[in-house]
Amino acid sequence: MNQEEQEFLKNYRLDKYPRPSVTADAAVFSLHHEQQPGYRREPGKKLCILLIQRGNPPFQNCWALPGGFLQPDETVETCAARELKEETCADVTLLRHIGIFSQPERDPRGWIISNAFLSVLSEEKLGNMEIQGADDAACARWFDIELYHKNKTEILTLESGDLTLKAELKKKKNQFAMWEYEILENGGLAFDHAKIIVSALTYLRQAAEQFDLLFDFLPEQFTLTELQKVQEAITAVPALTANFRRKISDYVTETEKFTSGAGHRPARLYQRKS
Amino acid sequence: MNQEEQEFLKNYRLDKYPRPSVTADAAVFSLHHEQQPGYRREPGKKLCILLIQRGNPPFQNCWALPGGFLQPDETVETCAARELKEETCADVTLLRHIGIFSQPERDPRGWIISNAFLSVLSEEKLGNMEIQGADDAACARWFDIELYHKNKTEILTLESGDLTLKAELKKKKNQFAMWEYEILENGGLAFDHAKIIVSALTYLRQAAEQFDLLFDFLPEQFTLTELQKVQEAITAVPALTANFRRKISDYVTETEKFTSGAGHRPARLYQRKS
DNA sequence: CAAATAGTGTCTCTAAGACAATATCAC
DNA sequence: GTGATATTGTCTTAGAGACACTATTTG
Repeated sequence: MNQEEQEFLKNYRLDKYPRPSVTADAAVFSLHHEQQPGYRREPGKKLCILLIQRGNPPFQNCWALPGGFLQPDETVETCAARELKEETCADVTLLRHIGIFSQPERDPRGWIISNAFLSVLSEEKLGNMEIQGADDAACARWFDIELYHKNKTEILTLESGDLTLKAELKKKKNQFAMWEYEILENGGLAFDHAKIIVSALTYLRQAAEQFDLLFDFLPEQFTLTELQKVQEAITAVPALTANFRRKISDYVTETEKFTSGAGHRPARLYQRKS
Repeated sequence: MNQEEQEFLKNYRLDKYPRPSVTADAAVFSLHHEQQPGYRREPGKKLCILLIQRGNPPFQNCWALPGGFLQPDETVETCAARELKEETCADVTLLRHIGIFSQPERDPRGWIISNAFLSVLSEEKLGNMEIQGADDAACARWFDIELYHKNKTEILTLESGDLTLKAELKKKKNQFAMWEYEILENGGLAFDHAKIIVSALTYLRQAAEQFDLLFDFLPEQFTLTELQKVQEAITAVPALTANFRRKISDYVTETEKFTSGAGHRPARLYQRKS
């Protein structure tokens, strides 16, 4: 870089123009067991998502995705990971960028644009983790999540104990031929987070159909049946065992270990193939 | 919203914390003809991308993607469209968000994060359009684009007349299991735009394989051969005519019109199926 | 007719879907 | 043996790939 350029940069004022605040928000998914009737029935798995209850306005007491403001020394990815660490004590090892939400009026506090991320916590990590309320968060909870469409409307249902949130959205193309959601009913969710959650779940479903992101829900070693249940919990579409096993075989390697003591035939444990 | 919330919002100061500048940069692709020897040979199609030459530091005289700073009344999408309109006079009707590039040191002017978009201009529009240099841009040109890998390195070649830019990158996973590029040699491109261009082309190729984004390169009515040539120009993989036609048939509808006067059998014109 | 592009028919092979059958444990 | 889950075999069908063949124009 020459003298002239250095001079130029020294006099360059970025704060001459208005700048937005930038956040990273994460849709963190995991699975939880569901007790089944019958003494040696396998417990079912349900997909769930982590939400925090806002302690401050705007949207006080509404439920929102964990997230926070971007700091000068980090990327949006490290920001998402840091905020999750602060709010849930979980070390995130997987992030996917879902989209950017930048409608000028999306946040009543002012000009704030949000980077949406998808993340996954294994059941293992979920067990060890302590969910805490911190910063803006009064408390944090896992919600069972369901999504289906009915009369051209997407219905998102979130359940945690006796609490149920139900949001309705419409999917449409914007002027640039990009798919977008419009919120018809936010169902107790803060900001435009209903959009982000639906976008993230749609992304996750598509990934899971292609056997991507499945392994991140499980410990390092797992049975093929567990893997199949993960896919079924995410996509809400049952698969035929024989076919699932044929297709997954390219992505896994056998170990010499087996499950035991479950009251039925032991299952071989597998690992993810590099 | 109650009294208390209104009070809270009135006292809320977003400018208490540092904020980044945000830009939208667009990789605009199109096709151009390539003259063939032989008196009634069809001209070949080549994929090309629009770059501008920077008129100011930093990276003065280097080539960059068109783009600019986000303004308070717009989304990142409308920002990308506005900047393209200003710099190329083209009305963009298609955008896809490719990713966000937020490494703190990516721009020597300071903390600037970039939203990368992909866009497509049809040959038609390309013909009508006037490319102008404006703002930071000394001039704008279309570059033929090629990308291939060799020894685990991605080689990006951009050619416009006698000018050739050649960048080298390495693809790897970051700590969050996201694919990322590292620039080994930027080949005369500004900032981290080599990364953005490769990301955009990779996205475009994947879309084109699935018959997505092909139609946007062509006028409303087209022949199936033209459509096939578009796909081949993008993916750099030749297809067998009979198979291509079988697969594309779900996405197009026949018209009653035909080409004529080309020195060979006329071809039926098709339209995109809604 | 020659040269060029347009368009169709069909054989093969692979992969997906459906479903049946067998295996192995704890009690 | 019973009840549960684990695992494999195989028939059928749909689709991708390869390639040969026919059709129609202008000069």
